[in-house]
Amino acid sequence: MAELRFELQHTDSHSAARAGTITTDHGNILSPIFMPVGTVGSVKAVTQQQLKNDVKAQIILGNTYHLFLRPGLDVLEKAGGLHRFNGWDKPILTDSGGYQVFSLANNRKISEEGVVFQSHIDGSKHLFTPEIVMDIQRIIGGDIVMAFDECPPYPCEYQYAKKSMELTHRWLDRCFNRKATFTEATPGNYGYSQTLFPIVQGSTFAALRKASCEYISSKNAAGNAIGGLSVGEPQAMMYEICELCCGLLPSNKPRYLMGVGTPWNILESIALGIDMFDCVMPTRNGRNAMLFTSKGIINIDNLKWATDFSPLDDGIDCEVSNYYNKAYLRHLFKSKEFLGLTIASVHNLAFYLHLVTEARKHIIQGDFVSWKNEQVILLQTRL
RNA sequence: GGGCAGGUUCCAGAGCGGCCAAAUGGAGCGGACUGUAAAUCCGCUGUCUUUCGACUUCAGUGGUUCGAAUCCACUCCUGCCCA
Repeated sequence: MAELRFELQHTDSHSAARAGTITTDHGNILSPIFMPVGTVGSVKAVTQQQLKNDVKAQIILGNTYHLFLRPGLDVLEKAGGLHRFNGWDKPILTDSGGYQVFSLANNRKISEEGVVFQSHIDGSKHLFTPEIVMDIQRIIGGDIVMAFDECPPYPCEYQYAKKSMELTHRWLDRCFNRKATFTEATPGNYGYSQTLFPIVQGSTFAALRKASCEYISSKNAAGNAIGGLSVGEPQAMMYEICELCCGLLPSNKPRYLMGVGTPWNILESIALGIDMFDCVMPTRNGRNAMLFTSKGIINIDNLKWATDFSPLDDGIDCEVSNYYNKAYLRHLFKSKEFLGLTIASVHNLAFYLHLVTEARKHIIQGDFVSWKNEQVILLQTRL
């Protein structure tokens, strides 16, 4: 049982990109890394075997809010934690429910103490405080657990963003305090280490982001996250804030940009110094017929693919992407066959993992920036 | 041969004198989706036009009427029933 560690293998001399290794009790993660989102303990439409063998995922996400509602803490604790419950024996990161403060804005009420959510499942009300969220994540058993924060919307008034950030900071103290009370005897101790990542907020205001980075850095956590981005702001603004934060957060700790993003967002953010990403895009958009490929974007629903029998993507090392052809996948989507959802999700995730693996390779090779610039254009091409 | 029920825009199916280019569903086409209330959501789907709008449609033909998908006559089809 050892606290999460981060070791830098290489830092790019032409950008802030770096290649590293994150070590957890459930194995190592090579960075930069993309983490598939498995909100309810399941990466939608994808089996754990596919995640391991085809996607080559190194770490996946779970969500505190969703897992708390279902299956509930009693089941998770009896199972011995989420790893034992869903059979994923590699690292897991759990989000705190902070994003649900944003996405379920119509069904929650924020106060100093915490957030009362009205369940989207049955309407029942549940109080989430920083302490309760830490307790829940303790029982879920993620290797990395996130601080409970408020993810404010965009656009956001300066005064609101400031108050929100300050609240997130106070909540952060409470998260750390609560975690410090955990001992091997408390429920949810499964014999491995859990690491708390704090989250930078401050909306799109440089002064607030700076203050938040300084506060978050002072916690000296084993890893740090940037939240509150990719909530509707222009891409340029996201990159700007991301660059600012990367410059202020410790360089010897992994930096996690929460909820991002498109393939090109990821490459640009790697160049700014981000090490970890997660996003629902490859799975959700995959289920909605959008394929990210090494040659550009495909809407597999489009008529133009009806008789295109070429592989989904022969530019990546994934059997699913190489094996199935476009016309067949289009047919599956048109026929609303479940298999289509799986193939698209597996492919997109495999592509995302391929992308960050390539990025890592080019960082180490020393030609990351030129490769990245080329890819950013290519990957946005609509095929 | 007789009786009854029908023929509506890609399909199914509303409409039964003006508010009808015609409900609704499906299919088709296009788009959106960034720490997942999403196998979801939003457009378009007669022709022309950027908009306003104009024009041509509800089996066919001919009527009635200021006005017809809607009423009348005949014709042609379809289904069911009786001989």
